[in-house]
Amino acid sequence: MDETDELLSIRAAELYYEENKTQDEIGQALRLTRWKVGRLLAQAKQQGFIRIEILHPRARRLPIERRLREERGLEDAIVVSSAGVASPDELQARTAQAAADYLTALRPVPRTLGVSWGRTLFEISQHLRNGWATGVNVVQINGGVSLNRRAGTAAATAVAIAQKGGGSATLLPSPAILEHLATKEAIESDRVVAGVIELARSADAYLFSAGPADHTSVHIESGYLTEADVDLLVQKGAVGDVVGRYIDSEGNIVDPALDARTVGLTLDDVRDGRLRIAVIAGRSKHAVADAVVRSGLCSVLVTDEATALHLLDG
Amino acid sequence: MDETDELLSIRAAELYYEENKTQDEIGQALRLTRWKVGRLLAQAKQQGFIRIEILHPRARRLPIERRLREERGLEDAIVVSSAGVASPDELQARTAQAAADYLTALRPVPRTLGVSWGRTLFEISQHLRNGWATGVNVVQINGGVSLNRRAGTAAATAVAIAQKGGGSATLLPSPAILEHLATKEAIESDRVVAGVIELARSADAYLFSAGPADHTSVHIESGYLTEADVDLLVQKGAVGDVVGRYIDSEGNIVDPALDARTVGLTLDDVRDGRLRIAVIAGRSKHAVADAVVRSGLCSVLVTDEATALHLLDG
DNA sequence: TGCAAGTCTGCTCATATGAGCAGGGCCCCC
DNA sequence: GGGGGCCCTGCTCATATGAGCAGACTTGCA
Repeated sequence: MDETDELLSIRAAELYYEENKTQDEIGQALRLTRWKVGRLLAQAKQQGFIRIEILHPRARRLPIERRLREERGLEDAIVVSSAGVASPDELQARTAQAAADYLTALRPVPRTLGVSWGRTLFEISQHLRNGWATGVNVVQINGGVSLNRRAGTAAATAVAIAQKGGGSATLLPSPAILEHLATKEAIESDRVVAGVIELARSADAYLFSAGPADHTSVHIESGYLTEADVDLLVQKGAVGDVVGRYIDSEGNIVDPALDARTVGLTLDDVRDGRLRIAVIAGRSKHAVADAVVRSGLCSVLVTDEATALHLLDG
Repeated sequence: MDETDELLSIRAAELYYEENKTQDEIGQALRLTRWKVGRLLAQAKQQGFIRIEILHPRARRLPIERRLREERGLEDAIVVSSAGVASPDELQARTAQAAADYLTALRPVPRTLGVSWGRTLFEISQHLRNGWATGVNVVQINGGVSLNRRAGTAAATAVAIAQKGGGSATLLPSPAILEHLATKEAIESDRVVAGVIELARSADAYLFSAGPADHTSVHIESGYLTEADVDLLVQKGAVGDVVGRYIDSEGNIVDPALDARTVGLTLDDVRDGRLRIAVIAGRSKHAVADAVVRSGLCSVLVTDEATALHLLDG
């Protein structure tokens, strides 16, 4: 396209998109045939001079979703738009909303839904509407009895999802990580705990998030790990955690000893699930999101635009 | 619009604008008639959920131009888009380019064009193409012999505009501001200088910018004023200068004594011009731009989007 | 200079879209 | 409970737009 045409295509675009003129009128104004105007507009679009954004908290980016499905082999992808987002919290809220929408629209409705816990899951539970499903039973897939004042959000999350979905919640009555391997083995051999884990293994779908490997981790907040523990994991290559288990950029367990003391489904258990919905958003989670997708931990990803583009760049 | 419709209109917009589906196809996907889809899309637009931007250095904002004409009584307005602008310099370049485009397209072509000088005018002269006009004579409308190393840009600007326009330049051989009133009067009574000013008064069009009243002023850079002088002017209400004369937010001369020592057309001379093109862009010039437009100093304004919106808000 | 290939132009025709209208349902007020 | 008015729906019809085609024009090369 020569420079004259480029300039004309911009003039035409102004009249077309900002002034709502018809191509015919534009033709008269610029002394061109209406066909030429149509071609100029097509060129302007094709060269990327025209940007159309949908500004709405619920807006999604379908072309990016398609690329994620096609290029990263996901069964499904939900990408919320970052257009007009002012803060990371808003992005998180949008993503949680999208996850709630996805669950609500899910067919067939899962009879049993395995869930993890954390800030993201809690927010999803808040965004779900009463009656989002009729009769969904929820089961926790990783340990979540918190050690401090925050106690209860893990349980509250599962219970809220279940109640709003007209079902009941089965909690996993265990800490996330135990200090000694023996304690962990003892807990897992407990009849109730073993039963919950068995139920979790048979869930129709899993819904989980991932946490970044940094000092903002819920594991630090909940008292399971210290900042130094996390620093050490990062040194060993950790990019974040999924269902309480720290992974490197390839999705492999970073610290097998720590992992052995972690209660709940193993990563292989998760990978065996048929429908595995990961909800991961925000700058700090780009690396984990990548690891989760790369290693096939999820079959469906709900995320934000920037994270999605990060996955596609790599 | 109820919430369901709002959400549907977003889904429809995604399919329409991002996936290029027809309204009919969208209707099938969302189980709506195609007329409903059309109405949802119209609502989405009308509610401002759809933003269409033209991303190009030469893109203009025609609706804002119209508002400036209608609400601020300008004969014409050129507003360059700030979409995708990375730095103030880029904005300045875009505006200068737009001014050059405007001059080039101007009909009837002015026989004599009166110009001021400064960074903006210099940049306009650089963006003009050889042969932008055939036979335009240029005359300086305010004093511009610089006192320091920067000497010559004032003259170079006028000469470049004239040469590229196939005409010649008449320079005003005088400093911008003189130390003593007597000297100024002596200079203005000089035959040559008086003749140039007379010629300037009779110009078909004026092209000028405005400077902010701060320490970045060209008057400081050129040595006509000290930083303290400018601070004092600001204290007296100055928002900036036009053809070397400092004005307040109403467009009135701030310091009559200083003004009397300033060589060139007076503000009233400028206001008597038929075609008065002001080129003013950038955050720091919002206040002067407002004063210039308010007080009728210009009949045509070339500016950037943010400045234009500032004028319309006030 | 002459020819071939590629590009651009203005058209015809099919399709997509928007304006405007009539019928039907809903709500509000009596 | 009845009537009037409002809004929403699905339609017809006019218009705007995009696909595709044939001829003209330019360009490169012999």
